[in-house]
This record gives sequence, C-alpha cells and structure tokens, in this order.
Amino acid sequence: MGSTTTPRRSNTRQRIQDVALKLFLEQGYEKTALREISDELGVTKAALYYHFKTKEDILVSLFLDLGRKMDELIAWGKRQPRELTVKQELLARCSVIFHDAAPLFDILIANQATLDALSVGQDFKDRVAALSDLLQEENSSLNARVRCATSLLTLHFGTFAIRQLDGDPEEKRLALLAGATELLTSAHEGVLSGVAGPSAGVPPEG
Amino acid sequence: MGSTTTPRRSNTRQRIQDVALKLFLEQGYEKTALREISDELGVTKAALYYHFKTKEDILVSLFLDLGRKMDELIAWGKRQPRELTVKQELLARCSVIFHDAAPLFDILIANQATLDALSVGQDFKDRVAALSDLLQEENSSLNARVRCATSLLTLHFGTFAIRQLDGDPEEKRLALLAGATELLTSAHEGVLSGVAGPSAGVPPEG
Amino acid sequence: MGSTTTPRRSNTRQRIQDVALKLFLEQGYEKTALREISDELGVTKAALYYHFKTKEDILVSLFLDLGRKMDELIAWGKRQPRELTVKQELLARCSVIFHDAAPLFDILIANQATLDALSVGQDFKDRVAALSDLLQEENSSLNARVRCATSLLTLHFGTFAIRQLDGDPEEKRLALLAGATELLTSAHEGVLSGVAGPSAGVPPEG
Amino acid sequence: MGSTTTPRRSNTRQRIQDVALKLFLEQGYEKTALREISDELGVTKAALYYHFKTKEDILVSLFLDLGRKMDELIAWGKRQPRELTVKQELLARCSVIFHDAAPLFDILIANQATLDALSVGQDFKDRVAALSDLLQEENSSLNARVRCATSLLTLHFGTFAIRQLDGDPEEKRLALLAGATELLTSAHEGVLSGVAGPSAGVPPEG
DNA sequence: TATGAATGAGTATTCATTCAT
DNA sequence: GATGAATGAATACTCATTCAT
Repeated sequence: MGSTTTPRRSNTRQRIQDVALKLFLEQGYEKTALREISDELGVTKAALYYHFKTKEDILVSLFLDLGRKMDELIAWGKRQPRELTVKQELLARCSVIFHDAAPLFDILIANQATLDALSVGQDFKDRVAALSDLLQEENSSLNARVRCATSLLTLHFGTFAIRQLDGDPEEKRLALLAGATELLTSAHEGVLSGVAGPSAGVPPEG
Repeated sequence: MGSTTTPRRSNTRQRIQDVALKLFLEQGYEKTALREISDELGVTKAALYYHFKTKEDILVSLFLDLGRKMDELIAWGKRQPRELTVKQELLARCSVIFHDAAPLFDILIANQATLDALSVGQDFKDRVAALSDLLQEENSSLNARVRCATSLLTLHFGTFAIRQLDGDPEEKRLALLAGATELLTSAHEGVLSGVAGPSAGVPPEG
Repeated sequence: MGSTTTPRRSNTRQRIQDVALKLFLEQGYEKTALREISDELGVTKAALYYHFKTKEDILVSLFLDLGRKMDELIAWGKRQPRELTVKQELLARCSVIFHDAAPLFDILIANQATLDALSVGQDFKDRVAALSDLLQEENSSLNARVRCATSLLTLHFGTFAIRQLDGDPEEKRLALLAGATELLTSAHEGVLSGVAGPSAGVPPEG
Repeated sequence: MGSTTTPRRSNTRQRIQDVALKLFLEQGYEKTALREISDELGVTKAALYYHFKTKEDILVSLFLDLGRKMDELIAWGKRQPRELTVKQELLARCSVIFHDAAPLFDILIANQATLDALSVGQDFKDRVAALSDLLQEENSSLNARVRCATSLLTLHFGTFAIRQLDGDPEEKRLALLAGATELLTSAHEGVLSGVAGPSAGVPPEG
C-alpha cells in the first residue's frame, strides 16, 4: 500500500494531442505529416495508430469538448424564450466558449477548405448555424438579419483576429463582445434606416 | 480605327485561370491537383507549365488585380486627412473592392493555413493590416481599437459569410457595410456604453 | 522519308506487363510489390502509374485478351445446337485457349483468394460458369452433371498441373483433352451405373 | 469414475483455430489480419502469440491432422502391391480424406501462391506428389500418365469445385470419385488410341 | 493467461515538376 | 504552343511481431 509505482497507462495519447494541436496550428492540418508528430514525440508513426484510428481521428478528438459545450449552449438556447436579453446572454456565453477554445478556432478558420470535406468541419458549421438561428428574429428586415448574422460572425472570426492587438486578453474579449452585442441589439431596434448613400454607399455624414 | 490584328496569344492562359479559380474555390488550393485543371481543359499537365512557372504562379496571377486595387486604395488613404468621414469612405471603397473580388476572398479565407506560407497570403495580410492601420486612431481606448479592427473584419469575413443569406447581393453588401460603418463610427464617439448583460460578463461602465 | 528515328512511343507499357506477369507468376499477385516491378525495369514506381492507374489495372490488362477470346467462344457456343459433338468441339476450343494463356491460368489458380475480391477473378469465374452451362444437359442425372462439370475442370486445373509431367506440351494437351472429352462423352451415354461399392465407394472390379 | 479434474487448458487455443479457419476461408490467409481474429474472439492480438508462435503457426496447426492422415495413406499405399485394384482403393480413400478436410482444401487451393512459399504448402504438394506416384505405372504411355495424374487431380480440385452443384454431398462425392476412377482405370487398359483430330484436336465423331 | 504499448518494415498511391521532342 | 514520359519525394496507413507487466 502506498505504492509508488509509475502509472501503467502512459500519457502518450495526451501528448499526441498536444503536439498535433501545436503543429496543426503552426502548419495547418493538411501540411502536418504524421511523421512530424511522431518525430517530435520520439515515437514511431505506428504508435500514433495505436492511439488513433486515422489522422482525422486525432483532429476529431481535439474538438470533442468544444462540440459538447456548443451543443449544451444550443440546447439551453432552445429552452429559453426568444427575447433580446436571452440572445445577448447567448452571445456572451458564446464569447466565453469561443475564447476558451481559441486555438481550435484558429484551426477551424485557417483550414476551412480542408475541414469542409471532413465531419469536423461540417459538424461545426451546423452548430454555428444553429446558434445563428437562435439569434435571428422571424420576419425581420434584411438589415436586421445581416446584423444578427454578423454579430455571431464577429465573435467567431474576431476571436481569431484580435489576438494580434495589444492589450489584456480578457479586456479584448469583452470589447469584442461589446461590439457584437451592439450589432445584435441594433438589429432589434425598430429604426434601421436603410443605410446607403453616395460613392459606393457611404452614408452622408452630418 | 482600332487594331486589326487578331490576338496572337491564344486564350489558353485565361482558360487555365478560369478553371483554376473554379477548382480552387470548390476544393481548395492544396486539394486541387494540376491534373484536374488540365483534364478539365483537355490539355496535358505539361501545357500548364508553358503558361505558368509553378502551381503557385497560377494562384498569384489570380490575385494580381486585387492586389493592385488594394494598393491604390491604401495609397489614397494615406494621402487623406485622418478623419472619420475619410475612414468611412475607406470602408465603403473596401466594401466595393471586396465584393467585386468575392471569389478571391473565399479562396483567401478558406485556404489560410496554406496561403500563409505563400507570398500571396502574406501580401494580402500586409495590405489588410495597412488598411486596418488607416482606420485606427492613435491613443484610442482598447474598446475603440477593437471596434476599428472589427469593422474591417466584418467586411472581410462578412463578404464571405452573408452569401448564404437570402436577399439581393447589393442590398446585403450595403447592410454589411452599414454594420461595419456603425462599428467604426461608434469607435469615434466618446461614449462607448458597454453593452452586455449578466453572467459571462461585460464590466459595467462607470 | 525512310526515317530511322527511334520510336517515340516507348515500349515501357509492354515491358511493365512482361515483368508483372513474370513476378505475379513467381511470387503471386499480392506478394509482388510495385517496387519490385519498377526496380526490375530500372524505372521509378511513379512511372508505373503513368502507364496504369492502379496495381490491379496492370493485372487486368494482362487478362484482356483471354477474356475476349472466352467471350467469343461463349457466344459461338450459344449459337450452336445443344449436341454432344458441339460440346466436344467446345471443350477442344477451350483446350486451345487455356493452353495459349497458360501463365494466366497459373495466376488465376494460384491467387484465387486474392482475385476473388477483384473484378478480374469474378469475370473469369462468370465466364467459366457460362462455359460449364453450355456443357450441361438439362434434366440429366447427378452423375452426368458432375462429369460435365468435371470435364471442364479437368481442362482448367489440368492445364496448370500437367506442366510438371515430362513430354511434349502439345501431346500433353491432347491427352488432357482426351480425358476431359471422355468424361463429357460418358455423361451423355445412357448407361451410367450408379457407381459405389465397398470401402468408401470403390467400384467392384470385374 | 473418470477424472475429476477439470481441464486446466482453456479452450482459447481451439477457439483461435476455429476463427482462423473461418476467416482464412472467407478472406484468404494473407488478407486475414491477426487483429481480425483477435477481435472476433474478444482478446488482444498479443493473446494469439501466447498460444501460437507466429501467424503461420496457426495455419500449420490447422493442417496437422490432414497431414497425418495423408502420410498414413501413403505409407499404406507403399506397402501394397502395385495393382489397379489397390490404386482404385487408394483413390477411394483419398476421396474420403479430401472430403473430410474439405475446408482445408479450399484454403490450400485458394491460397496457393501464398502457401507455396510456406512449409504447409510444400508439405502438401509433396504428399500429393507421393500419392500421384503411387497411382502411376512405370513405362506407361504419356496418355496413361496424364490420365493417372488427372484422376487424382479431379479429386483434389473437384472436391473444391462441386460444392456449387446441387445434390447430396455424399452422392456428389461418389460421382466425382466414379469419374476419377474411370480415368484411372482407362489408363490401365491397353488401348488408348492417341486421341487427336481436326480443329484443335476434337476427335472425329463416328 | 493475457494485455497495453510500441516498433520496423512495408505498401499503394499522389503530386508538382522537368525535359526532350 | 504543347505533349509523352518519367522522376523524386512525400503521405496515410497496415501488419506481424515483441515485451514488460
């Protein structure tokens, strides 16, 4: 008792995921060869296949958690009344989820052409579409619809894009959320003047 | 009047570009084999090499026009005073350029991981950064900076994303521009009410 | 005119087929690696892929002629009346075809487990079944049916097996054919005493 | 009465053999991965290695019984005088052995290319050759020799081939044996007119 | 009796690119 | 202006086998 034996279960599986995440981020999913992953880990390619059935399987395993969280949020959203405050809360919770999984979003965004052909890409698209639906108001104007869609998009792509700005990450997240929420809120205010004007549509100032 | 000589250059070069654009869009740059392009054209792979030095070269040729237009806009922006109206005009002109080159943006966005390693991707990133700089105000709050960045982003990714929404393309473009302009404008108004609700929480502004 | 230029079309395709046939015979289809074929030819594996789409494609190309000849024979057989003499002629023509394609039969027989999963194996089985059908008499006894089936089989497997016997090939072929024809003929004679006897069925002598 | 000890040896070894036999039959020896065997048994691949030294060893174990029986028959044959009746009895006993071990014959025949490189294949070939020798008459004509060889062959390949014919298995076996015996018997009758004739050697019909 | 983890050598296939003609 | 033939380097994946526990 009180045995000090080392754990029988090695942590190789976890280490594969870590290295894969890193390399997928740095080089993209397609351009990352399994050999690179195994080399970095000091194991053989075949070892990867002991832990994962395919290369895609490694990728999928990385997204399991995120998928679960998004599904929970969607389920929650469906149980709520369709009110602006609920939608704002939805956006806020999205913001948290997205930022927690920031590296995964990088991969998702940077490898779209590749992931679109994979279940992982389709699943994610479906979930974002479900969330987007929850934000939409029926029978609203095109302007409103574009704004609703854009509000989620801002979070989605913004998460990925604001990293290069200086500043505290949490502050930046909140600033991004603020912008997105504004977009969403403005879509729910009756007065959305059909904006368009001179020179390619810039609204006349003043 | 007008030249009477028929063009000596066959249109194969152009046809290669057309097919390449189509396939890069449908399948991604990396997953499109040169054989697919040549097959669709009814020529051999080797024929492509008569017209273009490398596969990347085909891609680059597709982006020449867009690059030129963006450079012109950046140059124009630099000659203008740093005023909100100028920035709004900048956004509007961007909107036009982006929408005219919509398919190229699809490629850019969907193939980021790949294009980041290529000159074409870096050049574009540089240009967007230059435009983003033109929108920024010095010494502004983080909130303002995020919004400025987001306004351009909205245009950039939105162009790509609103295609799945119903509605007239031009109307959608203007709606998207309106949202972006709003974001930009709000960044230049002192009062940035922190919109957001409970939980996940935007800090209440004093 | 009277140009002495070497042929532009290299004979590589043919040489691939020759080497493949040889190695498939010596080692079996599955155990023959494409690398072995290309090595023996002094080209790279990729060169094989210029001439054939897949490994299976090389195999298939080897069987094209044989398939055609068997189809012609089957077609011929179907046009003839169902008489013993016709069947004997069928067997005789089979004998010629089989012996001409002897190496292919070796491959077919020795690699059954593998080829059964490939079109080449199925196609061949179908053709042999069609020939076997042409030899059968309707409403004949089990004894007769087994003999008819066996007569073709004798040719099929015998072709492959008598090679190790000494003697002139053509003589051996005729001897094999004679045995097969006997089997077929006896199936068409009324008197097929239900053979069976003592100790596991040896016919009682004399 | 009887031993009261339960068998210490688990039946895993037997179960491995059963599953292996089934899969070797269905898919061929080479295409059956050890993982498939262990999966079907609900054990790990490594477990197989506790019971058998190699994959080939599993195969070999399957053929032990058949080999013994054939050796006994050969030994018996060698002790007998070289008479037609003995040869007929030899054929009859062969028929029984072959039919009892029908699945093994399927494997042997369908995997020749593979098994030829293995002891199991060579051993079997040797035994069949020994049996064939026992059937042969010294100084007989080519025709007679081909017939003797063919008679055994008919049994060997026929066993495998008549399964697709309708009818009672035992009846079919006897019919096959009858054909084979006829071939053998005719080889021992003096008059074997050198059959050959017009058009690829069909005997002229009376 | 068995397993978890890993290996090493191999396989078919793909692709951008080259070059003599 | 284009082709036929070929290359070299890479890739995902499979499999029998080993061994400490």
